[in-house]
Amino acid sequence: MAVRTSCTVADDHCKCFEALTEEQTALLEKKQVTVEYNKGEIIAKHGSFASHVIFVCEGLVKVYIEHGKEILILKIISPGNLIGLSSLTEGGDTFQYSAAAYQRSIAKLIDITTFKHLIRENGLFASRVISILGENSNQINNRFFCLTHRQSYGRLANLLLCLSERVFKSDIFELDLTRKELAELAGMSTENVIRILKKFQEDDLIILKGKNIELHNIDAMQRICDLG
Amino acid sequence: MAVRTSCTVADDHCKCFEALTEEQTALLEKKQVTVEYNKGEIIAKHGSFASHVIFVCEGLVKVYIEHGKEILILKIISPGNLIGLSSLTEGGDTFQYSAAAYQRSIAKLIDITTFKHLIRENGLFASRVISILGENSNQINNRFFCLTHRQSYGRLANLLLCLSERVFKSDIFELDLTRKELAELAGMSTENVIRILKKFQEDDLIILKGKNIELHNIDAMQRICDLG
DNA sequence: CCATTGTATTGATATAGATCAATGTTTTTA
DNA sequence: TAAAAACATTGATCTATATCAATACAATGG
Repeated sequence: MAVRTSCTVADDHCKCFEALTEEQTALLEKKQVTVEYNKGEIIAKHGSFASHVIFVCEGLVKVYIEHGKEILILKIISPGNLIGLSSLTEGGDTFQYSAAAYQRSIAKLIDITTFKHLIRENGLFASRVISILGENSNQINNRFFCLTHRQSYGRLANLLLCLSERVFKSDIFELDLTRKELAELAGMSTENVIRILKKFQEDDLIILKGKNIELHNIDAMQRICDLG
Repeated sequence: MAVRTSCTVADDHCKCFEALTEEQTALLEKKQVTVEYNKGEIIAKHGSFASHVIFVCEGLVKVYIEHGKEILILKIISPGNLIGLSSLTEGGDTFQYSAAAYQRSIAKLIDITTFKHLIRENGLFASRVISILGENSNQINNRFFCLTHRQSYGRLANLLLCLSERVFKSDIFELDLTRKELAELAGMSTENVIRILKKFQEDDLIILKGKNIELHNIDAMQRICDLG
């Protein structure tokens, strides 16, 4: 089972841009701006007017929905991915979710009208965008399943595997996420994250060194992820 | 908040077909078959080869993912909606979820190659399909939020409102769903559904008459849905 | 460099909701 | 139409996690 897609999507979103002609690429270049965001800054706000889609070039971003004080993280976006494709609907052009930078990040804001125009004009581009939307849908379904059908140990194991494989691409990674952020991602309380990490360490599944985390027994972790 | 979109999507999926030329429509007609399904029958199977997208003409269908014995219902599909758009990815053409008929249903199976061809050929069609994918994504996010952030009363209230407004389009409806099916939809145990329905009736929020259910106080139900 | 604020950790307690068990009621089927 | 199977209901437990509380530690800013 494609468990490891549950916290983030594959980073081949750029593929859609390969479908553009030189002329179209040039047009798109003109119709985008590059913006830098500091840690914690809001990149897109749920409900606000979506005048652009967002291409993340550097950094790490969370995409989430919020109702009042409650938030639900939908996915982590690493460089090479697009945000805001689901706002490409005919009618209401508002962001269906918020996005915020986990760390210093750079993004290109691409004019949505131009983007839509290219979809109409270039069938291959459109079909690549549809492909990306399908992958996004797949990712969110996996995450949905994980957060509703796995208990806390399984959810945290899943998150660690996903971070390792998809986001940091290493068994050892400097975790610049706080326990609170991990808790949000795994859908549990901060205290619970701490207790479970401690248990994982006791069981030799991980090695914690300050902000560093090393996955020490991927197979066992995978088993917890699948069953717990 | 668009709470009532959480169990199903708007039924204007057909809009995409309006974008086709007469010639393209004729082509599509040739490349589809109409199939009738009995109650409980599988319409699409998670993981199987997706040779077609499915347009539901009549009946009521559930879309769900399954891992072993565990299932998660993603949405209810009523007539006028498409299933399987997220399989329109470039590479792996397998169904990302299963679909089964709640009751006798009729569906058109549209050849996926033709569908993809039309996306490439007709930009307006492509953009309508993208629009639908965006709505789907919105629906699943709402459902995701509801199932993870609301307690049982809120989830069941949400489901009843959604069924009433989106699926049956009436305050009174013959509920041809079992308590077990309601439980699956609201993400809780059957026993809990029964207890909560009983409580709702005691509080004059609904009137239960056998398989019939009448929403008696929509505003109060909405409040439970928003806060519970 | 001290004060303030946010983060991490640990233990104790509370609770929503699952699970189990037993019984009654429909629906299906043979 | 009788038997079997599936569904509905009710009450009694049990448990995974949240929540609360208290303390230690780290980071940040004036």
